[in-house]
Amino acid sequence: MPTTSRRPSMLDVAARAGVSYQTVSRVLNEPSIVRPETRDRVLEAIVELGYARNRAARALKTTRSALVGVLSDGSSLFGPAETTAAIERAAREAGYSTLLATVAPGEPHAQVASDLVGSGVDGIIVVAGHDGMTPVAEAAARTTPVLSVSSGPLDATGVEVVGVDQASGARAVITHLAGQGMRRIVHVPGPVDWFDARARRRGTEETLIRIGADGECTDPGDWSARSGYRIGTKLAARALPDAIFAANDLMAIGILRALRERGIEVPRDVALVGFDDIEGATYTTPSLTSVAQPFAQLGRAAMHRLLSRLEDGAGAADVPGGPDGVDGTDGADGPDGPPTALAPELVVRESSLRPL
Amino acid sequence: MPTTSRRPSMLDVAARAGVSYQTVSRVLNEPSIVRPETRDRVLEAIVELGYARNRAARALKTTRSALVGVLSDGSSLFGPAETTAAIERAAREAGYSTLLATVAPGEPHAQVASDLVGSGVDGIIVVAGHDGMTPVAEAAARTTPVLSVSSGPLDATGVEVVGVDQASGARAVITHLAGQGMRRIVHVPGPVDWFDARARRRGTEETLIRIGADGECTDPGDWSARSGYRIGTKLAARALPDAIFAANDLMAIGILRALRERGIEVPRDVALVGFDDIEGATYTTPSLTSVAQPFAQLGRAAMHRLLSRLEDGAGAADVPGGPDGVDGTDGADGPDGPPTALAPELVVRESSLRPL
DNA sequence: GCAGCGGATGTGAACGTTATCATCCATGGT
DNA sequence: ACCATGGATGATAACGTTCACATCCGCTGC
Repeated sequence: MPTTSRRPSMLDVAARAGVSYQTVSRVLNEPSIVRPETRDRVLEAIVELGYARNRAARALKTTRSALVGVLSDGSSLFGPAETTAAIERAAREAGYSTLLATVAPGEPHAQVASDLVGSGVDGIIVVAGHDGMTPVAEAAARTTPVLSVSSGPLDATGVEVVGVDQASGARAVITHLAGQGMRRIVHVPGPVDWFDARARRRGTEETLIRIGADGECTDPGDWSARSGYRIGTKLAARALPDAIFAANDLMAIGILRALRERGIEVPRDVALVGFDDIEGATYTTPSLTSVAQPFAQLGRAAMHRLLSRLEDGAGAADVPGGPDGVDGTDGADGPDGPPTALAPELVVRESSLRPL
Repeated sequence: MPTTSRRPSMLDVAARAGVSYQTVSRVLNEPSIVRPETRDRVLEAIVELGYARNRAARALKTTRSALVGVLSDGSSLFGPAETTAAIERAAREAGYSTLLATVAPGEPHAQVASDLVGSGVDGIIVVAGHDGMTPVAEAAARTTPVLSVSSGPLDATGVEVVGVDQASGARAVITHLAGQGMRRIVHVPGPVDWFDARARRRGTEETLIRIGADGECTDPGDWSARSGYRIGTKLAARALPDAIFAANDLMAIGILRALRERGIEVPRDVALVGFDDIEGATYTTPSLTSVAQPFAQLGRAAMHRLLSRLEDGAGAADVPGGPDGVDGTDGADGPDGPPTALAPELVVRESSLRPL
């Protein structure tokens, strides 16, 4: 037994089953049109030989690689990681494999992206939504269907977007705080070049104005707990607001620490809210009010949107929005329709509850 | 101008440069043997046409896909996410692309893995090290080089392992605690079917015995903060030990919360140590002593080991260990040599410092 | 009983690349 | 002046699959 020979091909299977290689192909692609008897014989041969279709040959012939690229920044941020996992799962269920491409902070995005299209992926999902990605996504979109997971204005550039409605999450937070009579609210925004950060800030400011509360923003943080700590230290040195709304949980945790070090108690002296609802948020002291994002659902929705575009055979920059300006029904993965936006959910915990 | 024609092939480039397609191939594969003048002409044509090699055709002809698979559990745990990103980067630098395959908790691992080998990857790196992966990795290893990132006994099965020396991390923790005179130490282990969890537990128990301290283990947690909280609640109801060593930071955070709810102060009443050094650990109150793992380095090292095996052309289960039982010099990515183990680093913070 | 039909299967070509061999030309030694 | 040498390039075949078409069979229906 030639133990380490090459992998079996269709011909090997065909020979064993006593048919032609074409019949094997048919069993795999259109089982219905082959006689059950023959089909079983072929299937049997397939398992006996441990045959698996050669992806390369298939891709070469069909000009479709069954590969989708995920372009993500290398960060291990909770959201992107979760989303990526969901994308991969949805892709696999649809018969696609996921090619990963991370772009490190300093790295030239463009190079990574062009490597990706050069790999012959059928489509690309951009997971990290910040400005640096925009030109890259646009460029890629000229040759390959590109979809962005975020709340960005990428759509203005012909790149379709699936995202969580960040502004609505921010609105829920402010409404919740104001509902307890808090008026002076400080927002700690995320990096200015991130779409989600801008959307959260915008939602916050708009709501503050609408309800006539007294809002303000600090310097932007960089999503890290460290930056939250730094900003929290500054906040502690000034007159305290009623509430602090951090653009993500990690920064909120940093802020919490900084406040406590100065003897400021949450929520006794000031309310605190985060965003993302990371696992640890439930177990900080006090537990952290936050906004849960349906990352898994988001990944699935993004993948399904992309796939439906691939099925349509819509090649490259086939502007997706179309003329019908109806707003998307927030539903999970509607087969069709304009801007998909998922709804986040406010999770109220101790940190934002005014003590009796 | 037929705007959306197909992607240019070597023939198009060749035609434009006035050479044969073979010369184009040579320019790409062995630039040295083609006359500089011709080469420049070809390169020029390449950029003008925006030509990129067809990965499928290349893979078909060479029987090497330039793809490595990363088999990971779908969790967004900090370690795996970080490691995966590092693997991808190292892969890309070496001209490989990374195929992602996550396996959800309940999902049949075997199916996912066989999909992966079926995709024609040149090698596989298994990132989630728990028992469920063992048979899968073994099976995959029969056809494809497989490398495991973990501290598992997978090596006993012909699968090479690159990992962080978990036991040494545990040893550092116990030594640190004992160094402050703490004798009664409770370990909260991770899931029994995870290699890293077992290794941390083993390192803990061995060290406890060696130094003659009074150790004990609780029920195992499942890495989650919730499980830490549950176990912490039980611990708080009993006579308090001198220190608690949780198998990861998230569980430590859950424990911290449970203790505080019962009026138990860390480190005043009991010391607490975690593992992984996640970002939030610095900003809890008290800040959490932990063990930092060089995940990025780990990912790089793993990829480099795998690549060196691929270069050697060592097909499938080519038992890597070899006869020379010398212990690996912990160095980052030694080109050769037995079990690679990286050293973790103890990071002492407030939670484990005995108050004066 | 044979034309015509449709379901099942086989045959040839092509996808874009690389491996192998063949060809061409200029060079240098005798 | 000729053959050997070698560097540069071209031509041919093959990788494993799918698409389009050709073939074969047992039918129905006149």
